[in-house]
Amino acid sequence: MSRFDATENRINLTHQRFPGYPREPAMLVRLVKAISQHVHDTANLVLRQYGLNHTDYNVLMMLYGCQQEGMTVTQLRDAAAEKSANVTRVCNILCDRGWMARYADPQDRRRVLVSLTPEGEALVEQFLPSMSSLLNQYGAAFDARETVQLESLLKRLLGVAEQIEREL
Amino acid sequence: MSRFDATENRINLTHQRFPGYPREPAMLVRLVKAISQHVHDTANLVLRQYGLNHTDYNVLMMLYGCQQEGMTVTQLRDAAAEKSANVTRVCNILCDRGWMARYADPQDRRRVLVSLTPEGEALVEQFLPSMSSLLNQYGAAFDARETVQLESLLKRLLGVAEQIEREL
DNA sequence: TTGGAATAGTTCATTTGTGTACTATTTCAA
DNA sequence: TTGAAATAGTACACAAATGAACTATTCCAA
Repeated sequence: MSRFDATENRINLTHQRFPGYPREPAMLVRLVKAISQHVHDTANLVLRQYGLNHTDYNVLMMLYGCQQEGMTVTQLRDAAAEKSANVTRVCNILCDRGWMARYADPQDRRRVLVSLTPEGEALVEQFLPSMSSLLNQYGAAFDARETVQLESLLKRLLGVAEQIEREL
Repeated sequence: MSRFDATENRINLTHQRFPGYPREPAMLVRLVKAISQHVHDTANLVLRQYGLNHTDYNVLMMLYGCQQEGMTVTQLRDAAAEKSANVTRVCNILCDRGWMARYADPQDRRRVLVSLTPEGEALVEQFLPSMSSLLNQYGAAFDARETVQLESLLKRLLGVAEQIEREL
């Protein structure tokens, strides 16, 4: 019996009081927020020993995942699901600490390319074992078929969420 | 082609560079975070016209969903997926504005019970139509069977996430 | 009983995140 | 060409969220 059962009851009651309030999407959205928060908190706890938080981690991992070529700040913003202003702030910190570098994009001088320094890569490879084992614990909850299903349903939900926001 | 495809590529590449890094759970966690962020931003945009943000909304809705009996701050913290300190802050604001009230729990004097005022209920019923229609747009992405599936998989993931955090 | 451990909630300093305005650059239609 | 609109990124003031310390209360084993 998860703590979430109480939330489910409250959603059901709200639907009774106000029938236009749709139970199922309300559940989905609450579940996603709760999961996201727990993952965030847990990652923060694990990453603290490296002097990092979950946002730093998200940024560093996306940079690690694009190897030498680097990426733009806007790509980084989308990849890390942060606002531009926050990406700037986080990049300032990570650059100050010598883990990443900024350089102008010769193709388009409005753009700023960012990438990991060798020290940044070393840092990532230092925390990757603990973070991988953490991720594996989440993965262990599902068999292969369920994983595929969940991933595909979440991709659909993300697509819709992006579209709703765009059209607003 | 969602913006997320680039992220998927980076995760795949990271898995190649560092095979211990598990692709699937990394995808799930990134998807959840991205959805959560889009929902948050969209809700903030809609709620702004009522002088509210998404966190305020989450708190108000949980109070609306427990009718007169009220709930404790800790229950509210779990229901809204926030930290205690943040719940205190948000409750201060909502109390100041006359939408909710605090009172001591006679059963256990450490506890503080919170509930909506009549003005708070009126406010909720004012924004519920727009928020319900927003929720319905998310729900429209899935048929009944998919909704049940997704909800059940997310509940499982939440259970695991809660457990991992507890055991850390 | 009683006193140490656990729980509930708040306070406060600090960190994290956001909206908005701004500069620089590029795009593109007239 | 050119100049208005769009795009990329940053600066900054402000808002939201957090960790840690603290008070008050309750629990519970000795």
